[in-house]
Amino acid sequence: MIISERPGARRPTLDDVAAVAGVGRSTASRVVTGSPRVSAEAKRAVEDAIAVLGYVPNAAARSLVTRRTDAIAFVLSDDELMRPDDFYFGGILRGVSREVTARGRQLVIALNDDESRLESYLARQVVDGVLLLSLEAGDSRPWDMRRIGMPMVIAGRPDGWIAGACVTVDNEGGARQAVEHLMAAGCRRIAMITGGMRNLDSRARYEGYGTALRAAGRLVDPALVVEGRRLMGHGAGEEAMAELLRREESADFPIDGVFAATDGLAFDAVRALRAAGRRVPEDVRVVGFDDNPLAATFDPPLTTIAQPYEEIGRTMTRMLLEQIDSGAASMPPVVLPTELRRRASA
Amino acid sequence: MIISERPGARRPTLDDVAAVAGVGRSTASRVVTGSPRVSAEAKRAVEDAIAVLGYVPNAAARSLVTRRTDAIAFVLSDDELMRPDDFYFGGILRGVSREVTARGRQLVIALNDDESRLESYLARQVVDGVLLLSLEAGDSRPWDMRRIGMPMVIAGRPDGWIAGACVTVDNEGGARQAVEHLMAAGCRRIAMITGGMRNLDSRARYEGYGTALRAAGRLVDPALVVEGRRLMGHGAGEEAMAELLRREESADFPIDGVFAATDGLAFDAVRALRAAGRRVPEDVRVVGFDDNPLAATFDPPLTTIAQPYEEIGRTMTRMLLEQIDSGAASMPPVVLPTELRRRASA
DNA sequence: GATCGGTGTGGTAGCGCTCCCATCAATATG
DNA sequence: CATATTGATGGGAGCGCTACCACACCGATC
Repeated sequence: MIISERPGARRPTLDDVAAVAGVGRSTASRVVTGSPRVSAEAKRAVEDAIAVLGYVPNAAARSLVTRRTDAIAFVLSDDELMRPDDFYFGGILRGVSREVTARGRQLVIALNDDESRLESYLARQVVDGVLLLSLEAGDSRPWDMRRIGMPMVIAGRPDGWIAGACVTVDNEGGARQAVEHLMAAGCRRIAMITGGMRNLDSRARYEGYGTALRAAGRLVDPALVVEGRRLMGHGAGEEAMAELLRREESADFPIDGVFAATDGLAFDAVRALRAAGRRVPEDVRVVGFDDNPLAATFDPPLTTIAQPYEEIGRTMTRMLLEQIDSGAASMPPVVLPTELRRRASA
Repeated sequence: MIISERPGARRPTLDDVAAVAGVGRSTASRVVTGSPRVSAEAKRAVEDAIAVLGYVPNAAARSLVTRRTDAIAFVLSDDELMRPDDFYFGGILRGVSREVTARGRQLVIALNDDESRLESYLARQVVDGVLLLSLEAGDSRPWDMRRIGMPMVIAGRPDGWIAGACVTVDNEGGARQAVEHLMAAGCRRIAMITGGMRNLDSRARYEGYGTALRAAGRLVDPALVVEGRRLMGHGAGEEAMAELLRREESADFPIDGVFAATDGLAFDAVRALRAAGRRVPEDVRVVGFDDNPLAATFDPPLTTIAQPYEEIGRTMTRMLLEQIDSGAASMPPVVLPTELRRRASA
């Protein structure tokens, strides 16, 4: 593609293309938009003219009349962006990006530092739809989107959400796998560090922990469950693990297995365990959840439940575009499978 | 292609606002654009109407006539996004986002997986300017941008770049600080793991390493310098460190200090050192560069040269907006200072 | 009192594009 | 041969907005 901009050279418009091609503006437009009702001859002439002039359609003008932008937004909070330990959205973003590109749309990443700004941004009609991530219970964004009639797909399922497009992974099943793996390795006292319980994925993972234990005829010991709250700031999982170790002192058995609701928490847990003189996996086995990009190179490499990140992104995008194109108001939710990734930590 | 909307729920236009406020469209427009030539009375009426109708200006229509979009793009390659170990752009992005928001513009993050697509995307005039990151020698993007007349600011300085807005940190000075710190701690044999030598920041850091040694009356021993190439794939720094240790066997003195060109490489180096039975910092002191978000929680916490990430982002944004507003073709480069962050690894 | 500049205002002309519609030639049908 | 049918085409309208211009009105100046 060669676009040469001479000073003072106005960017070519469709009229210029039509003039050079010797056809009317409408015909030129048909070629650009891929309408079938054009003669092969005219089509060639227009395509040549486009190449010669380096014509690129003006997005604003097009979107003004079509009332579409052919762009979708991926909403990301400042907070999510700055948590490299739980850098899980990278893979999703890659999947989204690939799918969006393959379909000739544009991807806009909206940093959502301030909620009201997000809404007014979207109201300007700069995108056709929105991809939302990782909701906490009480997050109003899905309802806001629905209110302003903005097509949307959510990764995760909002609390109390009846109908609407969302893509989740089998959080409960994955958690069950993790705990079963620990039990199979011989762990007798398996603790859990949960994510913030306002987060729905976290809740499901906690459920899976309980399900697995009960299925094995064990009970959930409340003393073995601590919430690793992000709000606790730096090293949330370290705090949680330290708390578990404190509680352990007054118990009969030492903790020999830990299931952490995210890899970030698992990393913290391993650090805290080390600081307390425990070896991983010899003394305590640790399993995380996410298989985020840091897990494989962590010391020790972290055994974890992998989410199909890229597939999540692709699926979300497909669903959103379908929704936009068809005008469908609701879609059945999609649940993607997780997979145990065995590494050294358990 | 019909997006379902409630019948009659047409989004209000400026004409609607003007009608409700009892003024002409021009006056309404002046209020929206913040023109001073409006009476206080008319202004109030229009603002009330806007609030009542929930009016939000249509971005496409505005940009069609103003030939501006009030949006800028932050170009990120797929590759950069997926390297959480060297997750350095997060802070820059935050700085950019803050500054953009403060100035009432929009930020678009363009995933640049395919170069030609980037160019045609930008040619559609969806943004007023571009922020470019971390260039390698031979990267054509700055020249492409200049050719199509797209205002741009670059983090780092392209090879052979004469004039043009760029923001760099004092890579050489920072590297010097790092090496001086190691020398002050008593290190006698200081190795360096460089970044890819096509990367200009990496080259400057290597220069600083040499400068510091020479200033102390030492020489650069080629056997102590290895390039930790990203292309080598996973654990580039581990490979490099292993190579250094192999070379060490045939030398008189053991390596007791390592300066890595990025924190990601430093992490790898520590892992390789541990794998070889060396303790950090007791046997070998390690200093990184970047102070990326992982450095503080690494085991051991990494001593490193901090870049003022957020400030880089803010500065880039300010320069870009000034360029856009003023139409200035060139601007003097800005160099921001680095800072030694002493932690446990050295 | 006539002229001047400054100020608030509304109307009009597009920005570049797609869509609808009228046109026209070429073919198929009665 | 007249008429209906098809397909390709160009012209015009208009998407929602801002820039420009013309105008009415004001007080100040000569």
